[in-house]
Amino acid sequence: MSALRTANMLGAMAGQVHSLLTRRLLQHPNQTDSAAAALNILTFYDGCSNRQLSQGLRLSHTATVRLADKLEEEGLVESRPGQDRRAVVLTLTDAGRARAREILTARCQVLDTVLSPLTEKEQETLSGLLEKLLRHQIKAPEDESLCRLCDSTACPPETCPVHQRALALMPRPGGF
Amino acid sequence: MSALRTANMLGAMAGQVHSLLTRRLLQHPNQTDSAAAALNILTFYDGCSNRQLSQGLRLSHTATVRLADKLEEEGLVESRPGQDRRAVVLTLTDAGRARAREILTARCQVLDTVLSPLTEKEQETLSGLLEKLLRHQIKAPEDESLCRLCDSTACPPETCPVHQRALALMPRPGGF
DNA sequence: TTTATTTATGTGCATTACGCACTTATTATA
DNA sequence: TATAATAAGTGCGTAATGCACATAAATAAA
Repeated sequence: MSALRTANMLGAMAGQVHSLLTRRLLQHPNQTDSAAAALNILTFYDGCSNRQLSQGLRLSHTATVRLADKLEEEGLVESRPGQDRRAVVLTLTDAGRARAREILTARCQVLDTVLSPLTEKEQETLSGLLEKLLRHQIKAPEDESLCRLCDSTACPPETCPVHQRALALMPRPGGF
Repeated sequence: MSALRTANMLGAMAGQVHSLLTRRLLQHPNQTDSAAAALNILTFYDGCSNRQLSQGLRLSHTATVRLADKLEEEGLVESRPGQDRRAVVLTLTDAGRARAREILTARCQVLDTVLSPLTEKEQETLSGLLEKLLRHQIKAPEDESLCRLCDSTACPPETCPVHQRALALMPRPGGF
């Protein structure tokens, strides 16, 4: 079997999944990938600064500032000055937390539907292959931002191949 | 094993692959997904109209017009009036064909690198799973546009699960 | 043949996400 | 205290996109 054929199918599948997820997100206005990721990151990294958020999002500082502004206008995020008065402390409002939950649920639902043609056995096989592929995508701790849209309830850090590999690459604990 | 965990990993992998591919494309300026897809579509659907292209791209008519203009400015596409003088006939220039080839090669290279951690056996297994998943994504002939960035040399239509399924859904042959 | 309808293109206008270069405020360091 | 580094935020420009509309050509109907 041609490896290039498999490669092409992987690309096609990735594109299709990405497209399905984006379309689902956009059912609500202003729900971009970045906005969803920002809410999700704040879920488990509450009180972080603008710059930290920008690193997690893999987005420029500028774009992150604008994004945070917009999320604040929508009442999903609150921005307060921290003890370091240069930095800003970003926290989720209750509405923000609820919105994050909705987004994750919708995302999981879409992905689950995509997987549904596979038998349970096949899903397990795929799971193993994905673990291996994901693990090899992590070359540095900050690559963990690849999980920025994942539901850490459904895929807990203790077993997440990405998180575990990122941990292994960290000289000392802490940091995103 | 939790199905939701597999779902999350699928989403993460899709995002990562999409991100790698986009970043690779953007090494040249103005090389967006849509532009790449347009060149690729014209490779095997040469002389098509603006509207046909827009359907293949899953892009609005407006955006397609602007995109075609830009590709023409870059000397990659030529736009001539056809026998139906409402419609436009879009053809690739030699430079356009060469550019399309470059893009496909780069894409395949990225995807192949992603797959490289897997053994040959594992790649075959993944191939089978992808075939099944892709087949189930096709509910109507026009869904074949999911392949708009695929290299039909590496994944020939005769064995492409997407194309075959799309064919099976077509009442009669012809059309994209 | 003339008129109405459909189909295709193209334009004006607006929106959205984004990044670069820069300024300002605060903290850390020499 | 003077200088560096760090964080936030602003002005400006760019690029992709869509909506509403105008125009031209082909087709169907009267």
